[in-house]
Parts: sequence; C-alpha cells; structure tokens
Amino acid sequence: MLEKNYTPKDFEEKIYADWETSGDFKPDMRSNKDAFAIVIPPPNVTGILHMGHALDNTLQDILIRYNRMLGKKVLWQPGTDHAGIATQMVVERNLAKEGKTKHDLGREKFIETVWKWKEHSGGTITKQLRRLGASCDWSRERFTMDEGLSRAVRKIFVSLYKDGLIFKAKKLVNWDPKLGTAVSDLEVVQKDTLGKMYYYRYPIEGSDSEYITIATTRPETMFGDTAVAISKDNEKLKHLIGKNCIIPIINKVIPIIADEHADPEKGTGAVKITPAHDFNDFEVGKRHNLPLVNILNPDATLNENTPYEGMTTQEARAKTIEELTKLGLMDKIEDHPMVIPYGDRSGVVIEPLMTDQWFVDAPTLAKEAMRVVENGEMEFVPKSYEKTYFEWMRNIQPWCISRQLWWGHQMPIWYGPDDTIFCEENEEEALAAAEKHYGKKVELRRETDVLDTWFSSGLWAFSTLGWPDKTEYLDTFYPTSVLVTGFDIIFFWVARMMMMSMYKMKQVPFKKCYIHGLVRDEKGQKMSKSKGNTVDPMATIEKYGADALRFFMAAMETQGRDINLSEARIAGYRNFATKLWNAARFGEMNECRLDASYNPKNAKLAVNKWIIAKAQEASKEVTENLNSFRFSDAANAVYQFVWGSFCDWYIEMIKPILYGENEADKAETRATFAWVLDRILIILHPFMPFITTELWNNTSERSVKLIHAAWPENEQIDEQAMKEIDWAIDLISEIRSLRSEMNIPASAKLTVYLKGAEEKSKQHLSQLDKIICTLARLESIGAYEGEITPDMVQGVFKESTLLLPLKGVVDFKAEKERLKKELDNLNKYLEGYERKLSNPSFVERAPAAVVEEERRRQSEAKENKAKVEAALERIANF
RNA sequence: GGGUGUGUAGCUCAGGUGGUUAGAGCGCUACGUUGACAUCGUAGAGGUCACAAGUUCGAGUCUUGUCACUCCCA
Repeated sequence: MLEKNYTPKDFEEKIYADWETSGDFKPDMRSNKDAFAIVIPPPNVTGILHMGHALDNTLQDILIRYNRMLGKKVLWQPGTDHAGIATQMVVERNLAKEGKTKHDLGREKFIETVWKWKEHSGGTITKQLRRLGASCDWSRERFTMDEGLSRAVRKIFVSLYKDGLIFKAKKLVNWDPKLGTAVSDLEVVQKDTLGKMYYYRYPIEGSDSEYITIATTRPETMFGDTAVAISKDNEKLKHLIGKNCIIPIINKVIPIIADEHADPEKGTGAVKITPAHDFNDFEVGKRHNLPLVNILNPDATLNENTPYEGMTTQEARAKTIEELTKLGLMDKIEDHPMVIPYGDRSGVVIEPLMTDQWFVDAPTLAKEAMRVVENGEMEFVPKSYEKTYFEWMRNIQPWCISRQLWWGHQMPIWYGPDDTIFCEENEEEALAAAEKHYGKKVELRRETDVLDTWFSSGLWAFSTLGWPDKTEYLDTFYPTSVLVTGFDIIFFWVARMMMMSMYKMKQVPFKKCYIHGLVRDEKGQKMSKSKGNTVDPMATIEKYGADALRFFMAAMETQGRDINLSEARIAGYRNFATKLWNAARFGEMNECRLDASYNPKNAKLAVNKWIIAKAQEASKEVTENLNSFRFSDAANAVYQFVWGSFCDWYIEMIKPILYGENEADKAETRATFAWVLDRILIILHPFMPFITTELWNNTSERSVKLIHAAWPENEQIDEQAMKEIDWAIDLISEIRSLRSEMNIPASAKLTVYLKGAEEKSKQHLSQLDKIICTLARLESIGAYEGEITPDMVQGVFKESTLLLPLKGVVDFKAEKERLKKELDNLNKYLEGYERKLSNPSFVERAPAAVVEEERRRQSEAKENKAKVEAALERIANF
C-alpha cells in the first residue's frame, strides 16, 4: 500500500543505495545497440555541490537514464579533479590553524598531508551527487592524480615536449604574489577600479630646464623603466625623440624613443616603458631591444634594483611620490578609472613578472581543434557557442602550464649538471637518457614545478577510459557522445580537451558539446558566497525532494539562457510529484493492476483508446525533445500529459466506469490505467528517477527494474481515437463555462440540449452521455430540435447550439451581458477575417489552404454571430 | 573599445523553418460539489510581444536602426 502522503525523504536514499549496490549504473556491455557515454566535468575534490552542479548533473543524468532505457551500452564516467591551487589552499589553511606553514612540513610531508585530507574530506561532492540521483558508474570513479591518470599526464607531456610543442621560456607572466606561482590568463580577473593617474617629470639629459612629463598609474615601477616612448606623430614632443632623460631618485639615464604605443591623445603623450612589469611595455621593449629590469621579489615587494628594497608596492608608491614632490618634479594627481588584474583564487593583485616558465604551443594545437568544429565532427549545442570558441581559439596565446606549487603533477623534467633538459616518463628513463648524452652516469635534478590543473583535465575524456592502455572501455566509449557543461568553462576545459584529444587521439573527445547557462538567484543576480545569495541544493532536496529540484532544472533549461532559481516553482514541481503519487494511489484503491495479457491495441472504450493515444503522443514528444536537447519541452510534455490529460480528465472520466456495474468495461479500464501509469513512470523516470521507481516498485509485479525498462519507440498513434474524447472535453468545458458565467450553483443538476447537431455529434453524445453528465454535473444531455424559448441560456458549440433550460431562474441581465460580450468578440474576429479576405493580394498570394481556413473561420464566426443575435433578440424584453 | 545575448501577463519564463483568438507556472478574483490529491478542483481577469522603420498577402518570429539591460574579451 502506498502511504497517504508523498514524502521523498522516506525512499530517495534507499532507492539510490539499491541502484548502486546492484550495479545498475554499469554499462550493459552485451547490448548490441550503440554506446553512449558522458564524462562528468570533474568537480574539484574540495568542492561542495552548488546549484550549477545540480543543473549540470541533472541534465547529464537525464540523458544517461534516457539512453540507458533505450537499451544502449551507457557509461557515465565520474571522478574528481585534484584542483591544484584550491586544494593546496584548503590544506594550507588547515595548517595555519595549527600555526604551521607548508614549509614547516617540507614538500614530501605536505603532499602526504594533502592526500590524507583527500581521503577524509574529499568525497563530499560525490556523496551529494548521489543524493541528486546521478547514475554515474562509481565503480569507475577516477581522480586526476590517480596513478593511471598521472601516467597519462606524463606520457602526453613527454610526447608534446619531444614534438616541440612544450617549451621553456623566460617570459612575462601573470604572477600571483600570494600563492607564489604563475597563473594562466584565464585565472586572472580584470576588475574596474577608480585609481589615480600620476603626472611627473623626468629631466632631459644635458639640460637644466627641459623636462618630459609622463603620466602613469604606477609610479613605483619607474625604477624598472628602460625608456620613455613618444609617438612620432606627436608634434609637440617629437623633438625629444633620440634624446635621453633621467629617472629621478636613482638618476638613471634612459633613452626617449618613438613608438606607437604612446598615444598622443592620452595622458601627456609620453609613456614610461617598464618592459619587465607590463605586458604592453614588454612588446615595446622587444621592438626596441630595451633591457629588462626586474624590480620585484616573488612576494611583490621591491627588490635590490630599487632604492626601496623590501617595501610593498603600495609603500613604495607613497615613498616615490613623496620623493618626487620633494624634488619638485610632481605635477598633479588625478582620479583615473582603470582595470586592475586580480588572481581569481587568491584575490590579490596580479603582477606581470619575468620568470622561467613552461608553455604549451597552444596556437599549433588549436588548428586541429578548430578544424573539427568547422567540419562538424564536434558540434556545439546551441550552435552559437561555436563563435565564442573560434574567437578564443583564433587569438590563443601559448599556454603557461607551470605552477610553482607543491600539489599537482610534478613535471617529468630532469636537469643535468650543466642544465641540459631531459624529458622522460620516469626517472630511470631520464637517467638513461642522461647517461647516453654525457657518456657517463650523472646525478639529475628534477624540475620542482607542477602542472596547471587543466593540463590533466584536458586529458579527461580518454585518460579516464584507460589510455594510454588499450582498453575495452576506450574502444567502446571513445569518442564520447556528449559533454554537458557551462559556458564559463569553454576556454578552461572544453578548448583544452579539444586540443589534447586531437593531438593524441586524432579524434574528437565528444561528438557534441551541450552548453547551458548559469543558475542565478531569484532576482537574476549571480550567486556568490560574498553576496550571501547562494542556495544550498542539499537543503532544497531536503525540503522538496531531489525529484522536484531535478524537474525544476529540466523544465527551466531552455537553450542559451540562464536559469533564475525560484523556490515557488520548485515547490510547484514537488506538488506535481504529489499529484502523481495520488493518482497512483487512486489506481491502487481501484485495483488497477498490470495485466500481462493486456494489449493497448485491443482497448475498446473511447476513453481508454484516447488516453493510450495521448500517452503515446506524449512519449513521442519527450523522445523528440530529448534527442534535440530541448529539456524544457521534454519536461513540459510529460507534465502536461500527467496533470492535464491523465489526472484532470482521464481519472475523472473513468470514475463512472470503475464505480459502475459493467465488469468487462471495468477490467479493460483498470488494465488501461495500469498500462498508462506504467508509461508515465517510464517517460518521467529520467527526470524524476526516485518517485517513479518508488511507484514502479509498489504498484504492480514487475519483471524488470524501471531504470532498465524499455523506452517506447516508433509507436503508431491512433489520431482518430483522440477525436471523440477531445470533442467531449470541449463540450464539457463549454458547459462549465456557461454554468459559471450564469452563476449556476455547482450543486444544481441541469438538463442540456444540443440543437442542430450533426449525425456524428449525436453519435458522440449518445456514447459519452454518462461521462459528459458526470463531469459537467448534468441530469441529462440530448439532442433537441424544438423551438428555443426565452428561458433557455444559449451557448455556441461547434456546428450546434447548446441550450440550458433554466425554467424561470434565468438571470436575464447576466445573460444579456454575457451574450453582448460574446457578440463583441465575434465582431472583432469577423473584422479581422473580413480585412484579410477582402485584400486581393492575400487571396492571390497566400497558400490556398491558408485562405480556405480563413474562409471557414469567417463563415463559422458568421453563423455564431447569427445565433448570438437571435438569442439576444429572444430575451430583449425580459 | 571589440564581441555576444536579452527585452513577451503583476512575477519567473515558453514560443525549432513567418500563417487560428500569443501559452505555462506562480500570484490575483469568484466559486467549490463524499471518497486519489486543499501540496486540490472549476471558472475567470490580466499582454499595443521594448521602440521605430522595412521586407511580406501576412511579423512575437526575418532585416536595419534606436533605447535599456546581461555576459564574455580587451
């Protein structure tokens, strides 16, 4: 027996545990159908589930469950990312609580500590994914630092290095002074800030009175200046080009050069050039062969090349201004809107810094990655994201992959005594290579840098399937079917996976890439911890059930749009689950059990034929929409069918049968009900896996689990079977509407006549009069050919006229108002039809069918108008 | 500055290739009958589809422009 109330908490976790322990998430490798695979975007091992994950993983689970029910070999490959910076920060923070730093432990011990942390606290998010219902094959869970995946990383690295696609270079990179590491362009966020523009003068060499005034936002970097630039088109200043000027305080002589970087319209037209601390200046320096002077330590304090060694940039800035003022060289300070780079993890100001770093030749790898999108081997859904992808790929820069961290994949690079580089997959091979190179055994020193986390996630699509080994899973599931992720991750991850996969596998990592939007708060604001507007999916699941949250995500997911979280709506989908629950209880109470001998094709009763056809129609819609990633349309198709067709109409219509005496009709109806409920559970299962399973397990005897039940395919829908009941529904709605408008009490049982009904309508009427009477609360309904009398309220129903004899209780005032309103409406439509049909070019040029339809409507409206006018006429004197 | 979206009912949003009277959920109004469900039912109100011009027999849908906002990249 089903409980009276729907309480998801009672069964969700129990059902999940059964799936997992029974191995229901493992692919059926014996299936002779296609393979379908998704690799999960690996959440950070430090992560906790947020609404974005809930959306992303709900969509993936829907696709996975749908394809599993289609009988394919289905793999959802799960795992987590070691998340270099994020994880290291978490562990360092814990150490700080004990008053320790990572240096107190040393590298080896620290890494050990991180692993321990991972074992104890790293599984939070995967537990939460289970709560959401994600049907990942957890027996295959991977971690980017697993031995297998690490081997893949080393292998790819060595391969790229030997192909000349990884190189070491001293370059200006984004340096995070807090973390003490280089970061990639993508890990830097540019923030608009109101800063200051400082105007001050550099004396011209060999002149007592001449100066050049420069404008800068960072005066403290002047000790690293190696030139001042002026545009050669700058009429006012170009006479200074070729002369030298003197950096005050340190009295260093630097040249004044001509370069287009100096915009005559901006500032003073003269720009100080600091090639070691500014990306633009670096380019200028390259053009003019300027020396590079580094003025910063790795922690962003000033170094020995400045007079302010040890000061922070802020302190040095104040000091510099003070000194310049004393020297009488400061002109003015203005407010100046500017953009300042911050580290997205550390939150501190990023400094461009000259350091030795390792780079991947991304521009070369991007070529293949672009080609396969151009020729459609990999398709973005929605397609418009192609543009974003191409735009980024076309302008891609070498990718800085080295990080000065401890937690991560240490680069497989060894240095010989003379710094010769040996890049091999392990130390033995490196030693062997060195011995060959030097002609003797030598000691090697390993590169201490680790790799950018995205390097290993770039291999995710094939490393998780077993590469570099040749495995059955790699054979079966690569390339994977679809990747589901947010647009914010296209550059970080999608692009890198495309590059790495094309480089090594020569095949796309996934055939399609479905991109969804962001989950925002109720007001459309981005959710963030700092704003305090985050909503915890676990709390939502606790309150409304995982199914309600999942259905919300699916129903709100329309291509190319963000989702605003709405608790009212989630509650609405919980109500939907309740509705289904109660419908199943209704079936249970009326002994609607699945009947093995039942075939829906043999149903005889109109209501049953109708609901079967509707169910098949809904199945088809869900299927088509899921095939084209139209999640909201798919979800709404089930919703409308369950609530609108099944609960609102079908259940109401079969009550007289189930409560009646005709045993044959009863039996057919019970079996049909059970069949339809079954169908609902099947097509709803991908969206609401828990409630559907709970009902599946508790309504009838089953030979197969719902998670493996067969999805309906290629059904013949009996369109004809829908017409009769649709006709009755229209009629009932019309009668209800009339009753309501005429303020007829719900309890009053009426008699209704149809005048002027065609033969077909009369047939419907006699077959369905019981249903119509029950649902419209009538005493009786029948055809009528007598005169219409003034005490009959009159409605228009298709070709016929609907008559409600009210025997002296007609509210004539209400009736007149109603009829007048009706008349106004008809006149409005008639005007529209008239306008169209009197336009000769419409009649000539529009397709015949459209014109014909318009004529039909016009004549129908004319007939209705005549009826309404007659009715008004009849009661004019009352 | 470059690029990309978005603007439809009080609110949150649907409306693949142009063709009935533009839909849903929530909210609102009125009513509510014994039995699946008040986490419900029935009926109803509410929209000049941001604005302007254009293409077309016909535009929420296509084109251009304007305004407002979002996001991405500089």
